[in-house]
Amino acid sequence: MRAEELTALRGLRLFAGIAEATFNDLVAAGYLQFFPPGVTLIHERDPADFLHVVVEGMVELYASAGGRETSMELVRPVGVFILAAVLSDQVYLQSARTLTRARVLMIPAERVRRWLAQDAAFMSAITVELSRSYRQAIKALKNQKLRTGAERLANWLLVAAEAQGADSVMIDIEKRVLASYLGMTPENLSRAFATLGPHGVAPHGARIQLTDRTALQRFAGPDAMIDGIE
Amino acid sequence: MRAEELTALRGLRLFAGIAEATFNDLVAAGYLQFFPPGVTLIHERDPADFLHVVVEGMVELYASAGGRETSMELVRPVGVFILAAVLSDQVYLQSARTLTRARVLMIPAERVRRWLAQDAAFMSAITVELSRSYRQAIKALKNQKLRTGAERLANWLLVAAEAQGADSVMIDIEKRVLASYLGMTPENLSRAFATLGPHGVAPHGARIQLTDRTALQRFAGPDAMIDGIE
DNA sequence: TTATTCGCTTGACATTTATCAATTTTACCG
DNA sequence: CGGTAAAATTGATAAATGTCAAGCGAATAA
Repeated sequence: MRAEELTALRGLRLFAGIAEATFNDLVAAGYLQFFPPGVTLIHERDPADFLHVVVEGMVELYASAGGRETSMELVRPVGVFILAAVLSDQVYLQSARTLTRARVLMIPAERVRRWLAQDAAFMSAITVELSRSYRQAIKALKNQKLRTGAERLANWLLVAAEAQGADSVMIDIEKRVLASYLGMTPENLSRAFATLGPHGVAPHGARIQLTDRTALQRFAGPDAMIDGIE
Repeated sequence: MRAEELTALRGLRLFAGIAEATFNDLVAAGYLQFFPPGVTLIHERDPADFLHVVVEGMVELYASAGGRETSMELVRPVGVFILAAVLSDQVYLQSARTLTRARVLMIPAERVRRWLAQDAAFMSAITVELSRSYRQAIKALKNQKLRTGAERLANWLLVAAEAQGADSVMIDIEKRVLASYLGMTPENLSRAFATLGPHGVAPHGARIQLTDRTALQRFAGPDAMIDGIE
């Protein structure tokens, strides 16, 4: 692993303040692998064998039931996923697949649980990370139950514009993935963009121009208790 | 506090295996209070001052945004709520109100965080509880994104029937609360019951007769990765 | 280059869900 | 007990969302 990647890994909230020895052993025990796009890394219902860390590329968490499927979370570097299943030695509630070519560090679950018991700072960091994940999930549930599709899109655009610091938003995932993440069909995503037209949203392919941020905010009704990132 | 209540409290996952001294101090520092029905215990957006434990009665967690409101979770004895906000010293993402006359133990957040750093077993128990909460939230999100209203009701009935161990389900909350919890309007809950009629569901007020469990399961498509309780 | 594939969009239509209004039922209070 | 208020149901209608089919356009391979 390259030095700057190690630094990035070290910067993970999950590893904040833990002993150097703990960190080194966890990373050494891990398997760092490249995967092509479209590879399923974990399957819902399987026992949690590894803690996964996305070092490069993008990974989609998704879930299925009754023949339907929905995108649950998009994980970018450096991000951890399925921490809860690893900690409690349970099965995965979600599946994961690469959206792009991606590099993923897989740390044996058993090793994580062992260090957990030995390094109080690691345990503490995990609590913080778990707490953050829980609150993200609650926000996602509120987003889904309290807003219409067009509203979810509008707020997603506002957050993305903030992150990209520009008057336009570049969508770096397929729109059908975005649609699934936002809890709608691709067809309805197209129509949601049309709905946002009068509120200062002009799509040009993957680049979305936001011509009137104020109008969009008025329509979206952004709420830190839903859209805020912790 | 009565002896059997102390025993019940001690049986909480959250207090499993922690030192007697820790437990005693936490309970001693807590305020045990009765509340009439309909009292708001905590407000979304307020800083997390207390960890709440429902000792008796029922408490509803709910959330609001853009003038809409939805029920997020129904907490029965002995249950903890808003653990994540307390741990990370953040604001509440959800509000809470009593549905019935209820007895609630409120432990100062600062005290919880202090013991957390001193009692490894307590930290460990909290991780388990947080992990459980996270997985419940993920399940709720899947439930909402992958199922129709009638399907959510059908699965809720199956879980309730299992818990009550009978061929009928007694609904011990107002139906409008149930509707909100299931992510629909009261009107649509009534219609969902009508939809389930041909699948062996016969409502008589608050008591719902399940005349054909097999047919209901066929319609509901129950899934341990959504409906399972951990 | 041309052909082909795949993602995206659009239109028509069906289903699901919400809203508004009216009525019935239930619970509660004097 | 009646009377009142709140909850639950039902009907009519509108809005939101999903499904199916067709067509467009950009990316890719022959």
